[in-house]
Amino acid sequence: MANKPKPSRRDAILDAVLDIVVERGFHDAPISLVSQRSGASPGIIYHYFSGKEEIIQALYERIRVAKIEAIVGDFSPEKDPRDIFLQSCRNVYSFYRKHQREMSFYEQYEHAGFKCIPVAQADDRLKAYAHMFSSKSKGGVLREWPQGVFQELMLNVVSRLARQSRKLSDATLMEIAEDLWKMVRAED
Amino acid sequence: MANKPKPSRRDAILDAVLDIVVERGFHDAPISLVSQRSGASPGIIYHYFSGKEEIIQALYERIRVAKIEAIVGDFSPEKDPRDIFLQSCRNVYSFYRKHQREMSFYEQYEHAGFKCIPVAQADDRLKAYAHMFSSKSKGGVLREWPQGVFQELMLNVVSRLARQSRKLSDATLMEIAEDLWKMVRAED
Amino acid sequence: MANKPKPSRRDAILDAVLDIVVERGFHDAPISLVSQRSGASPGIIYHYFSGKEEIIQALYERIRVAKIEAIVGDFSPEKDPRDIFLQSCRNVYSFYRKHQREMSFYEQYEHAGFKCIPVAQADDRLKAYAHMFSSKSKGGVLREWPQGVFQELMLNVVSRLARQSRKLSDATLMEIAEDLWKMVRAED
Amino acid sequence: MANKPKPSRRDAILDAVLDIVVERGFHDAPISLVSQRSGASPGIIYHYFSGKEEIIQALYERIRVAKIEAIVGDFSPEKDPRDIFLQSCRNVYSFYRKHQREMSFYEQYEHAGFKCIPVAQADDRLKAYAHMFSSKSKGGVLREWPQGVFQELMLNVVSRLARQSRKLSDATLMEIAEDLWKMVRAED
DNA sequence: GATGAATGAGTATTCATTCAT
DNA sequence: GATGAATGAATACTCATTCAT
Repeated sequence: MANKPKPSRRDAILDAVLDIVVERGFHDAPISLVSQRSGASPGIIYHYFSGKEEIIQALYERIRVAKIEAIVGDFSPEKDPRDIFLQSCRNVYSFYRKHQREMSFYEQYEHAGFKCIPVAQADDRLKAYAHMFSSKSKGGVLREWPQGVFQELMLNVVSRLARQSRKLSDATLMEIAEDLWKMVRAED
Repeated sequence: MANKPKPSRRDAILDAVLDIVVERGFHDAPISLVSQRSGASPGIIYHYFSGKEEIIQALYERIRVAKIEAIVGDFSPEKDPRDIFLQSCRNVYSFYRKHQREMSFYEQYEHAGFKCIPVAQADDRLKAYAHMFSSKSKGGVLREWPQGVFQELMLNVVSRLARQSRKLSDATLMEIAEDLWKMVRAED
Repeated sequence: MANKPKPSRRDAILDAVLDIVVERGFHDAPISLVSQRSGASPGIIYHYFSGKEEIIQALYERIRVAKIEAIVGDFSPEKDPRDIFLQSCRNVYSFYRKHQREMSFYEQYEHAGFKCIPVAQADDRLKAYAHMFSSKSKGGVLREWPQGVFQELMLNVVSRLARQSRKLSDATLMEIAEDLWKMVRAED
Repeated sequence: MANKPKPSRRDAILDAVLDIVVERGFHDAPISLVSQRSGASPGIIYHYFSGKEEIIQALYERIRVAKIEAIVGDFSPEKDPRDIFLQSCRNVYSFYRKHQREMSFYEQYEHAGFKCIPVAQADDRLKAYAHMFSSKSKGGVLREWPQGVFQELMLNVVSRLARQSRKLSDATLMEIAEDLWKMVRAED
């Protein structure tokens, strides 16, 4: 069932890239250094990947998938939207805290003008999730604001709070989450 | 009265860097291209700046100063905090909309692992502003949350909304701003 | 037994540098020319050496070792000092004659304000040699003059004679060497 | 009679070059640095000199003239050759000691493969001096060795002794000079 | 005479990528 | 699969020299 024969080699390369980009930025992340840090020769790196850009892409994908899984992994359309949102906040906050290097890479990638070849397999659960958290007129449970507004007022706020050095207690996080919820949900 | 005798050359260089970094990212922003686009020879670029890093720094500073001015430019400690906040939201939103390239650079810079040598002249108005928008126990007007939380719940939310391609109407913006205000202000 | 697996590449680079520096001086010895003349690409040059300075150093060392070997290679503390000296004169003269390019480089290096990182492994035979040719009060066979004086009056004179375009006959050389010997040896 | 209108400017430039070359070598002696150190603008440097090479040449000449003057300044064909030689040794030794920077430049120049455009005005006294210190068969007072040999055995030895950090007492210097004299003079 | 901004060809060095082994 | 020497175009940066002021 697993289609990754040797997870070590390929992943070691991606891990090295992750470390280097986080430490030094996309500029100043030479393949030679990736080779050194990963213990893989330049030749073998080009056996696994077609070029530098593909390595970056692959790492981005690896993180993106993990991130989505963390958010919508326990999503079920039957649950109460409020409970789902509060749990998502916890999930996001916790995921960012545990994967700070990954998220640093992720955000750098999204800001660095990369040609974001959208590998795009739209996950079904993700669609259902997005549908629930859309405005009432579009079938969701939220008030009449443009979709983009919700992203910023909901999980993006949480993910940015997670980037700060100070860790928030779960109590404070839930307080904030509840207030955000009151702000975005549709009045009945 | 102006202390910059020849704004053209130096600024032309910074303008070119801005365009290039926004278009292509820090990686892939060669000096040779800066030279072409700005019409300045490589030699003269190094006459004005000691190296690539200093150019980046200088541009970052130029933007940072303009941004702060846009936010706190009309700040006065006598005004009502709520009015100031609402106006700040307008200011920030409008500034980001008008300077999307600058802000794209700015955010890329802050994510790209640059050593952000903080040129640090803490502006007095900025201090007064920050003091007003701190928690009640610290002399401000906000509820008892860590300082960092306010940043994310107030102006950062607005600046991120401004980055989206869809432009919000002033009415929607003010609606959001009012709700944010209710959320963060100290209950009496 | 040999510890240099591929002498060709690295040595070809050093050979090219030698030629160029002798022809044109340290100033005006660009790497691009070294690349052309040696047939090594710029990239591979920096694979073998960390920079231009290291190339210069390496060449200096290569010559220094050969030079010392030529002088003290047949030294033995049991022989008569006078015979050793005369033979050294022959050795030095002959070595300089055969390696004029190397010696031209060597002297240029020592005059050009290089930071002469002394790779310093003091050869044992060299020490014994220096000890024999020191003043009697220091255990040697020479008269009471400062050590530096002997260097100039003995082998350095010979090496400088070797640099002249006119070649001296062995007879003349020995005549000079004998006179120098009379001059520096301790009277009994 | 003096043909140097403003000695300061031109000489300041030469002085700066001297310092820089001695400190850093011919390689690494940029005109921009000469400009800074001398207080002369790049433009004016090129008013006084046609190019970098001419500056180097001019400095070389300045030193060469001073050096010759120091050696043969008190030369008179009537004096006893031995006395002249001994005095020359003193002159050379003292001149080198007092002008170490100049001599460092001078020797670097002669080793650096410069195209030594020989400005060549053969000084008359110099000719007379050279004639006296040639082999008997050529009209001089020295033994039958090639001319070049005398250079190395006489003043060059002294100038090299002068370069050493340890200063020789006049007594030791004269001891050496007397021995050198015995070695090179023609037996009667 | 004097300045110093400006040039642009040239320099050292890097780095994604290839390929013989 | 695996290596790492090799490539060479591209990069950041320099510097002798010029010229408008």
